[in-house]
Amino acid sequence: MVTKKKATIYEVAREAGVSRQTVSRVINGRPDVAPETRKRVKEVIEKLGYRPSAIARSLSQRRSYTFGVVTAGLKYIGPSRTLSGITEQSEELGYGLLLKELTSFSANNVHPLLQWFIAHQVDGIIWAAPEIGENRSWLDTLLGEIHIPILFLTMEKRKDVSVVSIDNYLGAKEITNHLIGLGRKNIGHVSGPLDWWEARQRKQGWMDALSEKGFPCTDKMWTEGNWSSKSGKLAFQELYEKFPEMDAVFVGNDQMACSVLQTAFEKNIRVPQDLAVAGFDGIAESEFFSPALTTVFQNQHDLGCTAVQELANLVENRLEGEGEIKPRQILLEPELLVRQSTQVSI
Amino acid sequence: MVTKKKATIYEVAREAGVSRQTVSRVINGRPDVAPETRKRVKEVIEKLGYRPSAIARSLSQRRSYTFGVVTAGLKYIGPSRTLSGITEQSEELGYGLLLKELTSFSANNVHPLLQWFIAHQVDGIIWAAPEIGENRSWLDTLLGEIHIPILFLTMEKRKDVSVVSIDNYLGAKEITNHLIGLGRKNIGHVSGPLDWWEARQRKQGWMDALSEKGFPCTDKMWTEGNWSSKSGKLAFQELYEKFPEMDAVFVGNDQMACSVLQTAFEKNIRVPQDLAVAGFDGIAESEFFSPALTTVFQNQHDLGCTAVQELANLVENRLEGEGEIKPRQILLEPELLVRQSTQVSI
DNA sequence: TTGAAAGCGCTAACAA
DNA sequence: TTGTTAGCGCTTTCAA
Repeated sequence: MVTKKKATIYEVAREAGVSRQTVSRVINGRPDVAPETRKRVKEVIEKLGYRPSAIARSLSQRRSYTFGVVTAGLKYIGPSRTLSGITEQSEELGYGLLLKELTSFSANNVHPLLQWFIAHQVDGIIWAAPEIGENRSWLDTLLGEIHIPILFLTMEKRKDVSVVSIDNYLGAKEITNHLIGLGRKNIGHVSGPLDWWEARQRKQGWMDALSEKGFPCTDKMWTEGNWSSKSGKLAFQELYEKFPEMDAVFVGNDQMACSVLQTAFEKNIRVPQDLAVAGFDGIAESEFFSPALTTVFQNQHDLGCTAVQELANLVENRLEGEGEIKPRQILLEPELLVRQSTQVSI
Repeated sequence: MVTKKKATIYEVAREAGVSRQTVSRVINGRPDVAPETRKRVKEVIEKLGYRPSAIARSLSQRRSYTFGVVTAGLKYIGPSRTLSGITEQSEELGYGLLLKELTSFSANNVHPLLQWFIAHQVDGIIWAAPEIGENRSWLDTLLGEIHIPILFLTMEKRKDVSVVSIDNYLGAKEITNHLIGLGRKNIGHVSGPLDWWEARQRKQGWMDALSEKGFPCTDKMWTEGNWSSKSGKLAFQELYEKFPEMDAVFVGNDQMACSVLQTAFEKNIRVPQDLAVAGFDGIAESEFFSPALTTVFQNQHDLGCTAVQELANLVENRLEGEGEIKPRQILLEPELLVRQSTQVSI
């Protein structure tokens, strides 16, 4: 039924001839209510169109069934895929989400943000913004202040906090080994911006794979981009000039690999015959580049789900007073997708 | 300072030797507090590390300075770009965001979702999920129940609600005219899924542009995809078979255009010489496809910003008791980006 | 199984 | 300029 003014628990109680407490028991599904009382209360609730106020409940219960989420770079597809996993799993577990997006990747605005979440009684916080430069330095000073479970995504693990990441290092190593396995001898790399942890991990994976097989790995064999297609194009052109014998290239992400393919196309470099090209991320379009791109798929949706799951565990253990729970570090494995940009169809 | 238990307004009041009301005035920056009282209270706040509870304030003020956002398809880049605009502008205006993502595009779960927002006292709601099939039918029945400002993104305008959209129809018409202007005579179309409003708008723009210039427009000249690259590939192949004289194609979005380019590449169809290809959306990578894709850029970030701005207006007008405000319908213009896939470089 | 009383932490309205 | 009173709508605790 439509009502002009929202009914409160008080109206329901009066209308049903019971105390507010009893109504509270009914809406929370407590067992200690007589069947017919329950039925009557439910009818009144229906009749008045009553909905409990989550705000009032949060205040009185001192928890909000809500997580705070910090993200960054939503205009890129990666963070959004993660966020999508977070929304899905939170919904599943019955948590709401308060969202904040960092406009800058630096760390200076962290404190007010945490305060804001705390002021809103969030049950836990998911830090889904990337680790860049010094933007984790606040952890050392502020961590003691946060008396709320907090979980970090995609950063270097440390013992004192819970972290869920995708194994960038492993993925990079595997794809480099794939290129080596194809018989390529001169494997270059276009890295992401090296102040990003993920970019460093990928570069390190490439380097270690080469070293382990006894290949040299020198500075003329790589250049640095900033994840964007445009930067990838420039970085590739520079790399191609200083490393002309290159017969394969591992590009730090698919966006940059996209423009590498374009450049190869323009320069009449045949892919994969003259140059094998591999990316990282596994964005949906990569399969439909010209030619289809070999890449490392990181399941960011799954990352988001896992994060929420883990955070919910932290929250619930804490409520059950299990004392301080040991932070866990979880590493998810990426998946190699071999396509035409490295291997002519079988 | 670090405190074990969070201080409340009560502790601050006692410590500062004033009433809670005075503390309240200080934290809300009210003018009617003596300078030294204010100073003393502020010091105590600092000393105790006091932070006001947003929850308690929401309860007592009956508003939360929070918007509810309904999104869908975050794993695609479009919705995320919009969300990014929403987060940015909300932050700017001092509103927080409660986020919900629809897992299905259908309408059956709308009611609980609205209730959830209302239970959380949101000041307004932004409906940023696409209009598909009958998933706006709830509007007719539920709109009367919602006593909260609500704003819709990207849907057919209607007089009784506020809507902000990008003019898909105009964009499609412009790009088709661009193709006509190049002298192409047989312009096909790969549409998005036609239960989507946006897909219908784009198709209609294409049809009308053709008609207005006296070109025929028949069923053999178009096929339907579902936005994904994969579907675009299939739809294009089908189209190419039934409409072999096609010398230009307007593809419903960039993802599908991406695979159209791949297919052309594989079939040795020269783009743009044999076939001009145009997309829609203006995703970042489109400039780096092979060849660079002509497309219609829709500024979804801006769309999100505008939406928040407009919603904030609705909310504030309402609080100032301006009576019922007339819903507005805002249409943003997209931008044509001409690149190599339709026009050899100048 | 039910209810009364006392809060959760803050603010609106009024009074001084 | 400041304080008092009475809520906001719900839950916890304890008693019946």
